[in-house]
Amino acid sequence: MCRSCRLTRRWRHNMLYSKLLIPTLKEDPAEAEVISHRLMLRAGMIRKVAAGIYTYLPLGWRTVRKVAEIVRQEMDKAGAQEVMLPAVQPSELWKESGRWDYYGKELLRLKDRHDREFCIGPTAEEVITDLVRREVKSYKQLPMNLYQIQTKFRDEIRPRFGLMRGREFIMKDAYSFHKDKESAEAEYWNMYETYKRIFTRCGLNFRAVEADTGNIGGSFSHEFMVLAETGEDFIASCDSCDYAANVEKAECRPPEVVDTRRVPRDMLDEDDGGELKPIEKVHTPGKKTVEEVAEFLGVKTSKLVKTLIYKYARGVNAIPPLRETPQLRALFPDHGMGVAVVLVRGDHEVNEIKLSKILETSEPIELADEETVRRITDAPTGFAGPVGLSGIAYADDALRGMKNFITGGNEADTHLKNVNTRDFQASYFDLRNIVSGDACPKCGAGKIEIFKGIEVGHIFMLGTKYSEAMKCMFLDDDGDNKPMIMGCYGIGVGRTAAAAIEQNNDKNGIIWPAPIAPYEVAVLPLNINDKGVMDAATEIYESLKKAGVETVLDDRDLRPGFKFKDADLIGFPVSVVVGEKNLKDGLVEVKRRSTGEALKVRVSEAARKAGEILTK
RNA sequence: CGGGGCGUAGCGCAGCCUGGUAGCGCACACGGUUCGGGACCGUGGGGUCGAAGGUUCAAAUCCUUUCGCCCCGACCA
Repeated sequence: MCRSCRLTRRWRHNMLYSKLLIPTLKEDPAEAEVISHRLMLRAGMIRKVAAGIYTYLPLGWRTVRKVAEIVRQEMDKAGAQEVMLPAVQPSELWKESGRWDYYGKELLRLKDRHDREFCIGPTAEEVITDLVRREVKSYKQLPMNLYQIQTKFRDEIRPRFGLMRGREFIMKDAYSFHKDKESAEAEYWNMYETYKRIFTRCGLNFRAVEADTGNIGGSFSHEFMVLAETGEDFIASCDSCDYAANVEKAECRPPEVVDTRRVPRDMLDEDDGGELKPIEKVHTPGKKTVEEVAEFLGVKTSKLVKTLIYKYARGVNAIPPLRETPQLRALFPDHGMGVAVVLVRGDHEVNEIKLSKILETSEPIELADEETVRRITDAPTGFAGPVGLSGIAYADDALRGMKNFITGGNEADTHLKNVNTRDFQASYFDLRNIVSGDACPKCGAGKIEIFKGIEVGHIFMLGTKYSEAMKCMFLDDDGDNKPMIMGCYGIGVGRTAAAAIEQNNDKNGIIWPAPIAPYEVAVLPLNINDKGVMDAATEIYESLKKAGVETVLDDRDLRPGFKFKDADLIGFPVSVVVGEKNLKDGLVEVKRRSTGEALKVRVSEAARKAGEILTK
């Protein structure tokens, strides 16, 4: 409870609105697009210094500190120890882990006066691993979980959305070290539960979802997603079991391949009748997209199969995707590039993360340019199809359940009807994004729903990736020297504050969950020149302060409307309105920001009532 | 990096096409009237027109270069 934490007492001195730096804006700043960014600027919480780099003003910083304090308390309670690692880190450590070369431009590099290379830490696996390998030698010292709350820097290609995606940002990062897998897994789930407590305490509506491990490496991971319309991530969630995963990661359940002879005719697609029909060429002048073709032929997009040509840097162990025809050799003489023909149902999307894993490439894959498509298919883009192409295509599992579908004809203005899997060579994989309505990959019975979310936390089981690369070893009880097993656990502190706003706002401004509101209560004397009003307001303000409630007294000589607008914009969970009219009857209003509901209570009751609303 | 757009007072914008006194609203200061949902009247202060170069008698305006920022995409613990 923040009302009782030590910080509160220190913050008590200056809570007169007229003395606080809260530069609210009446108009929307031109630079801000998303709600949290706009409201944080308007409420005077943050100001931009450069692209993706912000100053936190008093209100913004108080909220950040509150989130950080909740994180700190829960991490400590979970047995982790707080440390502070350097923001500027030497290149040697990054070279040791291999990430100096791998991390790319996102790593902000700099040189000191002696021309030595450094980076500004985007994360701290290297530094922490270096610390632990020096100081921890024995299994008796393990497990150990160390964390810090620090400013990080990632030179994002395109910073945007204010604190949601800055380049400089505040992150809590924790790293755990273990003697064996069991211990590491136990800590992983310990953190999983800790994160649930943290985001619950922040008053957020969130889901923990299975996630891709990204380039940090490791074996399994969960993301903590705040549910919000403006989220950049898509979450697949089962409506009957507890399965939830990032769409990037969610596996699709392969279709049941039905034996059409045993299925009643009316269960089958109207025009396939269970029979595999012969291929038929159709003229489709200028119809390139799935939607155009489907409309032109009067069928659903799910009757089509999209043929996508991808270019990628081939991994050393990868199987050649296409037979090495002379044509291909001519196209890619360096052998470093591969081309993959990918087939998915017309209404599905290729999941490029799944695809790159299958292709065993770490470089980004991309759709081939028009020229390459033309050379592979002998046709302009929009008319590619698998039939007649040399080599083996990568086909999505969903195709195995399809019959008599439509594909491109590898010829301008031509498509093929009644294509079947017998008509081309393909290997089948799960390589599409899961969609709403799909069967749940876990329980099979439920249906998948898709939600949007904001990633505020991510936990990883790292394994020995860093400990092996950096020789972070310990002596086990069997006398063997072994690499430690690691886990790492991040929380975007600023992003959590922004996500809270995305989830809790209305047309008037922010509606803070009380635990992370910059202040808990605003006392609004509507006319500071009326002695009765001011005395009552001061009395309420003093008793709230005495009770440890973080309260602002709006002592500005402004019209009531102004004070109401500011209070709503800033989002104080509770305001106490002291006006002449009600005061004649000895009453003031206690208003809850979230619902707008206002209770008239006696002056002497106001502080208690406000506190009561806060704890509810 | 590809595509689109914007830099004019603290904020939001007009002026630019068609070159000639730099303007509006909000904010700020002062005076007055107001005072329960961003009041009104009056007065006032504040601008290297992002920067550099060029064209011109004359450039916010036309040309070139450059920097910054925003949006879409690619990318992302």
